[in-house]
Amino acid sequence: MSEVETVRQAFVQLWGSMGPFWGISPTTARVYSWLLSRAEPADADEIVQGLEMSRGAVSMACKELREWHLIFPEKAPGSRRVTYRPATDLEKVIRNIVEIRKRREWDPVLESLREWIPLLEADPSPEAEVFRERLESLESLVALTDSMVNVFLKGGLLGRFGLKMLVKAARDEPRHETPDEELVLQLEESP
Amino acid sequence: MSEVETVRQAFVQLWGSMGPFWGISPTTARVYSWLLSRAEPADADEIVQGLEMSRGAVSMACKELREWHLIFPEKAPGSRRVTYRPATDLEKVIRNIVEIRKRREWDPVLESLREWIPLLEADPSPEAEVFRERLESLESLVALTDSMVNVFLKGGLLGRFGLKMLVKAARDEPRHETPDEELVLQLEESP
DNA sequence: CAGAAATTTCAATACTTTTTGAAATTACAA
DNA sequence: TTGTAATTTCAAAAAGTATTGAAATTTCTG
Repeated sequence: MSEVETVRQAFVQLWGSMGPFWGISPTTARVYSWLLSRAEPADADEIVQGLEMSRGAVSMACKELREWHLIFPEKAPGSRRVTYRPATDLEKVIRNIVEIRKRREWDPVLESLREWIPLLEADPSPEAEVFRERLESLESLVALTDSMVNVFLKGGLLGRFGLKMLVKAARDEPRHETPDEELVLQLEESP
Repeated sequence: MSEVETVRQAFVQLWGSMGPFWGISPTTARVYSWLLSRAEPADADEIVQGLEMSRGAVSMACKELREWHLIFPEKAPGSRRVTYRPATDLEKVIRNIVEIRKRREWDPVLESLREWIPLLEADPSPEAEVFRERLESLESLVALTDSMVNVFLKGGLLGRFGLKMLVKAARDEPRHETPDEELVLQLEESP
């Protein structure tokens, strides 16, 4: 077997097993990584052959990948065949996944925590007090993480400016000690 | 039902469903969040009662939680009963989870990518070249993320200094333009 | 050390998720 | 519009995970 084929197999296997980490099924992740490993876009039949999976599974996987904007369908004119080209701007891909998952999974968590805390404040038992304190520290932590993710999503950290944006935001900061909350806010609101 | 009980149920339910996100089974996550919601440590029987699950499941969940250092067993002297106290320093808890998962799941990815790239360099086909280029950009991306996670793990971002550490690292930077790689290195190596 | 309380283990079972493949639908060249 | 290639859907089957509970083991009091 050629080197490419050997590496392709290992790569597809590895990213397939990491799919669940990204909230993507192993099969879907395998289809994407297989497409990434090919120089040219491929149609569904080629994927069926290359990965030895059923027509239906490929269709499902491609549907999901289209929704995540991880692949783009292309129609060759004069034919009904659709080929798929994988997104290769991996930074954008990751930012996309993070954004969607944050909205779907984390935003509701923050909402819930903020609803629950006042409910517990209304309960005078010591049990409720301890619980409320813990929810409060959880809330701060999630909120801080949320801010950092927002910075990342607005094109920071890994974005157009790489780490430089963060460096600049920090440099522009006045020298006096700044409470974390303010800083986070400022980072979120910088251009 | 009391407010505490209402919120407890919702909380346990929510964190149970988020368990998989953290690489923890829903049951295990439910046990931890249930313990977090109680002012006092609880023994296995109380957990069985509170969460309506089997003795065995509770034992498994507690074992896993002990391994993650998310709960600490305590022995009341003069009795063989073990009670579990949940870790409440949630920052430490999260850093712990991130560290273990990074080591287990991401470090091998970086290793694999670095093994594969030279193999593809040896293959002269254009197919191999495109594939290698993509693996290379993937490698840079994973490496950069890895550096940022390392900063976080060394007590940065959410650590003792909050965001201030990062701000300081950035301020101490000379004014000339710095390539990202250098900056990352410097961040990783600061005290 | 004996006995019993407590915990852990693990094979069997229940449940959930993924995958298949054939039928239904869609898209389009002729 | 028609015929057909291509895709999608979805009920059923397979695979994979989680849960149970009774037996085995551990732990430690008396």
